[in-house]
Amino acid sequence: MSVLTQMKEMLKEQIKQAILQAELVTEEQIPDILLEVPKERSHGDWATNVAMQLTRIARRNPREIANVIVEKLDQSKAQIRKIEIAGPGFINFTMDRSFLTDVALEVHKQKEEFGRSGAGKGERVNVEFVSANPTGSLHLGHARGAAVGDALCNVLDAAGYDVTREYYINDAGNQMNMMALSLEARYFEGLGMDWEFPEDGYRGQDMVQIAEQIIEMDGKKWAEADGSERLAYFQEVGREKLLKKIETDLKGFRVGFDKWFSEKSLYESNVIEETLEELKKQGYTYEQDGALWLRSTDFGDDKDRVLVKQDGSYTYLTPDIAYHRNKLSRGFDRLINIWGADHHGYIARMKAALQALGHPADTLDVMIIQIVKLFQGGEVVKMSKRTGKAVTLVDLMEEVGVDATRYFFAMRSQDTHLDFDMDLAMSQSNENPVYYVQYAHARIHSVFRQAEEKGVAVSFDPAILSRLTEDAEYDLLQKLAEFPDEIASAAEAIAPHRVIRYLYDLSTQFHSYYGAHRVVTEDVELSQARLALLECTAQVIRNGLKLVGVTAPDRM
RNA sequence: GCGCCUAUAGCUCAGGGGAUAGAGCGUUGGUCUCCGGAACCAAGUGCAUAGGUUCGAAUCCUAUUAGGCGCGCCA
Repeated sequence: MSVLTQMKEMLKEQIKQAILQAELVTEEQIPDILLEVPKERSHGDWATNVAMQLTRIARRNPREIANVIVEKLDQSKAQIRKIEIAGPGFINFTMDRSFLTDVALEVHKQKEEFGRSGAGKGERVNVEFVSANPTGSLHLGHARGAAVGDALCNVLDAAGYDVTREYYINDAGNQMNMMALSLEARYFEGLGMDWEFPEDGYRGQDMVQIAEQIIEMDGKKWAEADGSERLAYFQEVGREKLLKKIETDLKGFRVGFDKWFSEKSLYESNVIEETLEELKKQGYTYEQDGALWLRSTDFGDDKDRVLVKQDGSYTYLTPDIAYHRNKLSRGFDRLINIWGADHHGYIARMKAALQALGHPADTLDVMIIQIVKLFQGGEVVKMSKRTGKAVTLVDLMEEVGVDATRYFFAMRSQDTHLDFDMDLAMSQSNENPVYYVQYAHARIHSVFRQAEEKGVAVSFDPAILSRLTEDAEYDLLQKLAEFPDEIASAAEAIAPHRVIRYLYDLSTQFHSYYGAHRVVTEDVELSQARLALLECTAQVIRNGLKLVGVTAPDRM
């Protein structure tokens, strides 16, 4: 338990004892006591609203209750310097904050581990994200999904969940046939032969390149081959090459997966049949118009859904249910899917299917990634300048850079439409929020270089650390101490963007402190203590940026 | 028509039931004999509308309005 948590727990316990001594309510009636940092400096270090919460149960007005609590509170036990009752009935505590210097020792000891906690209790979570069809390049929406998904996984991992990152490869549907047909057309074009391009074919450059590679490998061989053999081969080659490209691009974006799960593999075993049997056994299916239906309306879906079509083939839903069943059979306590905005209508039926299989509705969380609009020069950018096609992840990485792209995606809540301002993301100036945080880190290292030149070394000796007595120093230490809780709550809320918010706030506090206080001065001990504070700040910035996949340079 | 998401400052967005609603960009003014001015300090303007729950609502609930997306035996 961190020093900050210890202090808070101690104070909470004292408040609880005071409430009991005052005989306001019984022990069971006491709500969870909340201690929060007031926005207003003058309101002290921590405040509790417990008096207001007790009004109804104790049937007295909140200020009166607050008075009684304060009267009974043993102030000596919790390092309280001052207590005030304010506003509608807040109890504000001003603490002796010297204990906060221990935070520096914690950060120094834990280094890159600082921030991690056991909040998730090792719960096994499967996060499925990106999952783009192997039919082309990753576009803007995938890029956002990748950035948010990876950040979420890192946050969950740091918060003590057991995370598996998974990519579902849709390699079994019609789109794969279309991909093969597109490749076939490009192949014949590449050989200089006439071939009609399929109407709904994939027109990306990838197809042309892969066709060229096939020609390089096999020459005209496939032009003479049997049509179905040719298509089967093209499908296989296209799948492999496109997946490889996706994997490489994602790696360049600092996103990796633990498992790549092939939809086709479901067809190769009999898990889809098993799943259908189970749904039938549970009584949630029926036959109508020659098709097999899932009674998803039993679980709140708009309409029932077809599982097996008239022609005997499956809809997209059916193997997907089998896939989710498979995930759960692998022992995950919880599934999180990150889907594009256009799939939100799909959530209800998937949850219905899982419930039909006997799983609670909240086993599955679906995060919807809203659409991204790219802006440049105040105009919406629809096409890549380089290729003339839709803007891809690679375009973003090349033009904007990985750090800025990941920061921009991770800094927004995923369920809002995002305007991505390329000018802002690319500007190497104070306008760019990425640099603000990175600059704080680089600036600290600059101070280290300065200190080294003057022969002043950092020290974590408690006696030296006790020289930190400024309010701004305590504030900074407290902010650092809050980092693990911040990660844990971001994980619980499935809201990775909170980490960025935290880092931004921390950087603001640092820059402000830096402006007001000189670190390296004639006073050697004070300098050593301040260097320690800065080292901890840099460590936390580094740890936090790592969670969102952004580097923390020592110089910029 | 039905469903989901969204509505907060001129613009882009935070806001985890609490006190005087916050950042960035833009605008205006200030801070360098000194550790990096990619910084700091300050000014300025706002919770779509109407009800409800609560001691207390930007936050939870309902209705309305506006915008986005989705409503296939496609994937």
